[in-house]
Amino acid sequence: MLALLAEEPRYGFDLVRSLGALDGMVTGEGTLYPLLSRLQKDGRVASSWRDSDTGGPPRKYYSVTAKGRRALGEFTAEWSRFRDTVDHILVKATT
Amino acid sequence: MLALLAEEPRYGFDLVRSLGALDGMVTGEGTLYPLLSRLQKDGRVASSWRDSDTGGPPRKYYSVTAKGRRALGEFTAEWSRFRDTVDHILVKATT
DNA sequence: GCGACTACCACGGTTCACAAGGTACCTCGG
DNA sequence: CCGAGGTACCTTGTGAACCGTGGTAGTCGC
Repeated sequence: MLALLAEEPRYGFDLVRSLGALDGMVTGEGTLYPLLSRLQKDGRVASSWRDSDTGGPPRKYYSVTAKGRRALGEFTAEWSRFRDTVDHILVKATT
Repeated sequence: MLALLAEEPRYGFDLVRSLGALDGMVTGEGTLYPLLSRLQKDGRVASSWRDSDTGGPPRKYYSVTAKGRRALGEFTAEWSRFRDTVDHILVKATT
């Protein structure tokens, strides 16, 4: 989530569609909107309303805060270690 | 879990210690024992009691069933795709 | 007998994913 | 003008899972 928003600010409905196109990712508005709310409550993202440029209701754009960027950095390091551990176990299992 | 047991049959307490030594893995008996129970209930692992060779109470050894091996294969494929997706998003985020 | 270690398991709180349902804005065809 | 359909937000309820805590019981050494 933070990584997607770090590329560029996005609004919720757009994220739902983007994630739906990806593999094995969180899907559904019922998962995503609460997640965004939690991130904002914890100060990792900020939001601002912007009118739609294609008609339709206004959009709530989320962007990553400094704290969010820090959290993303920590997660990236943790993910890297976790990924290697899992890979290692799986390789050994199929040997 | 299945990957660890696929290497060789193990008992619960041993798995707790092994996972504790690994990075970012599930820790604690309160997590592991229910997990093993679920796996057995779903037929992915089988268990058998064996007396300890170093003294102490008997041990419940778990081993992977054919169904478990199939599940492990499916997970490995899914994990591979998931891992690549996450890696890709994280790399783009830091660019 | 008793403390320390090994080994199993159950219980309960909290958190979360997800499906389903709800509100509201806009556009377009008839 | 009005209703259908797309866009976009959010809430609620259910079920599942993690994990801390505590409980039971076996063996060994002193």
